[in-house]
Amino acid sequence: MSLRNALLALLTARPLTAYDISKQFGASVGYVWFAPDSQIYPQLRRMEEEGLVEATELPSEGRRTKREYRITDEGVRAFREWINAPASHQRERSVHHLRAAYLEWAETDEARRNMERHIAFYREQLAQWEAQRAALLDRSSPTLAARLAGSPPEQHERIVAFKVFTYDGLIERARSEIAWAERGLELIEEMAAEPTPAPVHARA
Amino acid sequence: MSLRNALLALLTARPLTAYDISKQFGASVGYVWFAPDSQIYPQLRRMEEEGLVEATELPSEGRRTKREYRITDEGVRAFREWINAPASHQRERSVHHLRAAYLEWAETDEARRNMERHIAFYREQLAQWEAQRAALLDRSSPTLAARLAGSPPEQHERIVAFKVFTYDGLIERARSEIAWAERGLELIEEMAAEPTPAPVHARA
DNA sequence: CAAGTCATGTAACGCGTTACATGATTGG
DNA sequence: CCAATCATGTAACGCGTTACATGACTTG
Repeated sequence: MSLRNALLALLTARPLTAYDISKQFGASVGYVWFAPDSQIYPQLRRMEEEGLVEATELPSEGRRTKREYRITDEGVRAFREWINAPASHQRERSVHHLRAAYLEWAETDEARRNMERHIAFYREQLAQWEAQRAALLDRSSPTLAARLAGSPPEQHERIVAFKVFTYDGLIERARSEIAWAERGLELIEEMAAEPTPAPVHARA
Repeated sequence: MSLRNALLALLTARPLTAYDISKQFGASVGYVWFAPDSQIYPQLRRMEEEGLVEATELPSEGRRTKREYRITDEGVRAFREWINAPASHQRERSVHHLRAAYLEWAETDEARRNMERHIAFYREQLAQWEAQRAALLDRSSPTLAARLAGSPPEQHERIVAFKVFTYDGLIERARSEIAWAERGLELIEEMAAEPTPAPVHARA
């Protein structure tokens, strides 16, 4: 359900082709909600059938024709409905924490490598989120520019403020994941030993 | 793939029926990896076919027969393999951050209510994670007791340490979600205004 | 002339969610 | 006697992941 809203969100800024969108999912919005091509193309088709978006074929001789998607009034309505709907919270489901809880079963080397992977991943994310935040503040993001161009100037501050706030949250999350995994590395060293043996009750 | 490992993890402590497991998923492990009954029962059956677990029918006159699941050596192997395998990190996909990024589209009231929901949810999670952490430290968790009973005493410290570390991460996460949403509430008040109008490019 | 990027997908599969089904026993 | 708890599931549906397919044009 959220891919749909991520797509609508993007299209509220300006009309785009599925290809453009999929590039954006590889960057900007993709840093908040990622989706691969294989989800984007069919989802846009379905949204077209539902009347949330409209496509215009832009023929360009030789090349395959592009389809430019534009949000409809109904799409805007649906998007607004989603944003105002009560947010539902799912119960926790974190693979990394699950793994961490049973680290006594791991080889010290592999445990260390996995913590390092965790740190590397979030350092990467952190860099991108910080770059994105900076691009919002100095208005160098093209999506933001298009969005601001299509909305009244008295709204500009709010629009930017909420996006910066979003990235602030993600940046904080990245930092705390990094700090956590660094403590994890220390703990692994402290506890370095053979992994636990199989429990007595296991059966061959 | 992780439900399977969460189940194996639980069964390394002691044999359990699907019903017991599903209770645990509503509490202890469920605070790290949640799953409903409708996933647990069929998954255990599949794992039985794969030879990762073995079931013993415990007939009790009158009542429906319980099936007690016990991890097999192959199950232990599979679990160890998972814990040592390189952790794969998915790209970000956070509904709440997605929503936050487009809060200029929301009604102030609804935006506020959703932030309050976010805070309430994580306060609840925080309380449970803190309780869980305390239960580990004072050894009052029954699953932990069973696990420690089935493993050599020199391992006990490690076993507890990794679990405490896990909950520390979750507790930190909950705190930062709460702090973020509290800043969100302030921002919503500061920015209180009519939601943005529909963009000029939308089509009826 | 090869690699990359433009442009659009399909197909298969597993995971997760929600709702529903069934029936016995135990406790207030 | 009614609600909760014990005990086990099925069915339908949508979301997400991975891998693959196709073909033209552009840049080094």
